[in-house]
Amino acid sequence: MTDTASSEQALDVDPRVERSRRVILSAALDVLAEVGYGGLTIEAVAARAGVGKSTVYRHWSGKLDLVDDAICTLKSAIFPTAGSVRERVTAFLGQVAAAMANSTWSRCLPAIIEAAERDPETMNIHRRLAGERRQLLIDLLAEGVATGAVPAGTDLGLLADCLVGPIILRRLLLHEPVDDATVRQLVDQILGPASSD
Amino acid sequence: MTDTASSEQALDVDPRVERSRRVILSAALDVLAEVGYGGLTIEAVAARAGVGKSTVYRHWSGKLDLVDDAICTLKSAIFPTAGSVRERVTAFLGQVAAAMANSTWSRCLPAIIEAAERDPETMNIHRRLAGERRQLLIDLLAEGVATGAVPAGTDLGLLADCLVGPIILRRLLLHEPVDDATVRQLVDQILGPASSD
DNA sequence: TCTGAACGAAACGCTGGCGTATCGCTGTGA
DNA sequence: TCACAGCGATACGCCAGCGTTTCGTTCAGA
Repeated sequence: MTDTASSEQALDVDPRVERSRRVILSAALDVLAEVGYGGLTIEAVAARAGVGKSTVYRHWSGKLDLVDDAICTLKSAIFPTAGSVRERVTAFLGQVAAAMANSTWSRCLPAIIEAAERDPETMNIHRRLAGERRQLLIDLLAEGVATGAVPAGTDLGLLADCLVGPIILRRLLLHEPVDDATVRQLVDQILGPASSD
Repeated sequence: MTDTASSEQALDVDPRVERSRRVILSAALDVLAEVGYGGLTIEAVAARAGVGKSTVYRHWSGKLDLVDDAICTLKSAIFPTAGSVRERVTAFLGQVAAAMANSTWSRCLPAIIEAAERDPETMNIHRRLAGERRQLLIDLLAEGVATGAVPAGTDLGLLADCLVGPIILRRLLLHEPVDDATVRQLVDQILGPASSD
């Protein structure tokens, strides 16, 4: 723990500071998921974290600063798998769909979108995080071009959006989940029917 | 909650009432677009509408009631066009993309998503409105099945989501617009390359 | 014409969150 | 061992928005 933590924040060595930051950021995500960005208050975050609100103000200047930091702690929970490119794309989308159904990220997503709409800095953070996840899929699809699973000359960014977009749409607009069968159907639709190798 | 059957109220009421409702609902959408759901206050809506806040409370029970009603006034701005099914699908998506770039609906969308996430009634309203727009495209695609432009046996709901999803994703997650060239590229990707019939 | 409903403005008490300051306690690191 | 930084708690004045009420004016419609 000490070794791994020192690599991330060598300056904040006082474990009390590290602990405060950790529980407050976690509480901030909880509150964000529950009441949204507009409903989030410093007092609620402090109460949820079990700290005094002076401790929150000791580390962040205010709500926007805290939320921006909290959003950055939302790491991608997508793990690489084995198999053909097609199998890995399917697994990737399955993980996205599962995360949409139940994850801190999904619960915070409406609040993040709202916050990003109101503040340019938050938008940049969100755009960067979304772009990083997207790039994982694009890289995978590029590998598919090499193996012939994806036609050469395809716009891989657009292709990635065609794969992920429907899942996002169903989560945010239609408010319905995407199950594994639908994911497979989706891959068939976008990448063409499965070959029989 | 006030007048359930008043979505298209043509019945004669006091013109002062009709006028108040109209300017207040319009102001509510403006405020919603500007500060989001959490930031919307009755006082701001009243001030924007140029009415006393007692007039707002005279017609709605509170913020949630008002916002629900305001959302319902957001009608689809998609107009039917002529041409082949493929041309009409392209035109449809072009209108969706244009609306995403600049429309009251797009500006309110993050706030609506946020509100729908917090209140079941709002979610139902949003789901219904989104479903109605989606059905327009599904009907168009069904026509495409009849003419052979869309393969029989395709899940038209999923196909529609594959067409619209990328536009939504780019608006809400990547924060970048979709131009006409990309729309055409998208149609090529989903419906296959253009035939020459 | 005349009655009453709808209106705008303003004031009401109230609540809750703001950001700051102070205090005594505790754990850290030299 | 010990000085001190970080801590929780609490209280502060402040203000925005809440939802209600009152009141004088305006305008619709019988």
